[in-house]
Amino acid sequence: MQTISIVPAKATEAAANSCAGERQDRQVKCSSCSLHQLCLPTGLGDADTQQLDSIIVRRRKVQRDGNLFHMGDRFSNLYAIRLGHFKTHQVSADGAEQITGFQMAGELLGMDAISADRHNSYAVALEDSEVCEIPFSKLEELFGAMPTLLRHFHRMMSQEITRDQSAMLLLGNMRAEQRFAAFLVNLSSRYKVRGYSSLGFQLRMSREDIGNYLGLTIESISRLLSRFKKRGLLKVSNREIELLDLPALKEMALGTAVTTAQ
Amino acid sequence: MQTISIVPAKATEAAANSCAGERQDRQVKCSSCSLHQLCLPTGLGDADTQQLDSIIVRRRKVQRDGNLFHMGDRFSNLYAIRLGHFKTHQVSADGAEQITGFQMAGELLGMDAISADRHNSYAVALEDSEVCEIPFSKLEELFGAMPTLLRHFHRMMSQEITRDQSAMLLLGNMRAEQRFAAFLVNLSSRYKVRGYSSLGFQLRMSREDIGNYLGLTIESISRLLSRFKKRGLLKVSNREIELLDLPALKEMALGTAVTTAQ
DNA sequence: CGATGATTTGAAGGAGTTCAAACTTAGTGG
DNA sequence: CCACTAAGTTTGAACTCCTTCAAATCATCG
Repeated sequence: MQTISIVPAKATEAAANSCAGERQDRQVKCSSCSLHQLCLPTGLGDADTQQLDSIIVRRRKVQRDGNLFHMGDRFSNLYAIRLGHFKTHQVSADGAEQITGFQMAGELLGMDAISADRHNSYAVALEDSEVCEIPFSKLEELFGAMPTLLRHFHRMMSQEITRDQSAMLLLGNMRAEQRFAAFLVNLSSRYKVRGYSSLGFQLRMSREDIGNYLGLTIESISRLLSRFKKRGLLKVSNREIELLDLPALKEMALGTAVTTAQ
Repeated sequence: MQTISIVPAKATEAAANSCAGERQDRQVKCSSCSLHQLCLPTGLGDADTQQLDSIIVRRRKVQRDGNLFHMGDRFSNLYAIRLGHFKTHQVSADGAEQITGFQMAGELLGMDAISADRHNSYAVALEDSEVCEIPFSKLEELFGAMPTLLRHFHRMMSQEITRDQSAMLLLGNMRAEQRFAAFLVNLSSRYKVRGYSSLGFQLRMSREDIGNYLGLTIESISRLLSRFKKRGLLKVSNREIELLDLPALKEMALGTAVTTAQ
């Protein structure tokens, strides 16, 4: 049932982009990257960072709606997001789709592929994006000599586990309002860490994607947005969102909010 | 809101057990353990296995309902289950509990603690159980010289990620029947891998635990059991379960089953 | 502008929950 | 050995939150 494609869907485009990518390669280094303190090189010294840099020979561009990898693809690289946003999703035997996460700059894609040597999910760009391709076997070679790198890699994998478990809590235990509030608060704090506004940002994903991720329908998401708007919790126009009462949303997400009917 | 307890709840008991554990230490080695091919030492040669063995100085017993670790506990050890079953669960700010998994022999507990240096979940024994305590810092020291060990450790972390993502698919997309079928099939295959019957086994967890894990109520689980029984899919008596039609359950879990009303 | 896809809103329906009570099991002590 | 209790499980009935279905509205782009 699962599509096995060794060659990326947009092979020609990818090839074209890889050229462009390699051109800018020399100047795009981990050491000069603004995500240094979020991404894989976190905590590394200059020498180590350079070594890591030396194995990342390709920066790939992925167009909006383009697939970075497919479920079933042979695993050989991890990808660090340099720019843009991605979603990862699984497809079950009967074709049902479940979005397992939305990823942004500095986050690592593909860690779920290590166990079976094949990707276990699809990664799709939500906008035109760029990733650093990290050949995993090369990375493994570095681990022996760079304990700091290894340690941070473990942290990132562990973080992925806790993220997924939080999503389980959300899907298993929360009501629709709480889920949506938690979703917004989560985005907010991730933008904050990256130096962007925690109150105003753009939703890179469709209502459908949000609904799928939260285990709700698109209509429910739309209704939730309207309801939150009416309560003065936020403003939305299209995909542009402004959180007017972040504290209230946080309380709601924690489930400690006093239920305000309306 | 989360309880930070440095000292385990049952400190005295744990101490008493550690003595008992250390007594049997010398004879309980990874090399002679039946879980060798499932657990951390998978793929290691004799010399490497011995080295790994040398850092595992404690085997801990955990009584039924006893906590192996608490959410908020300082992280220092991973635990490999030697014997018995565990559940891990999270507790949200408002006290809602979500079981994030049921673990059995050969599986690793505590990997979600690496990222924040504190455990992010509770691990509770579902029956009297035994674990091998793996000091993580010692394990890290081994990684440099034992690439095979490191590789398998990565596989185990990655496996945890895929497991959690499958749970997300289950919680986000499946109807109650499908969830429950998937749960049973999952248990069945895990027992099979361990050399036990894939058709008859004991549910180590309460109906309440099952419900919590699957995002359903205890009443729903009870009704599902009755319904499956009536359809001839299984037999239950108490916690003893026998799968009478595993193929049908598998189809149901995949969502490809022809819906049989009744 | 017109068409296509995405979003919003309304109304009806249903899957699973909640509440309540009966029943079963296992553990305790007389 | 049985009465008694407490905890766990099953079953029934009413309800509710969210879904489903349907239609209107809005946004985008050739």
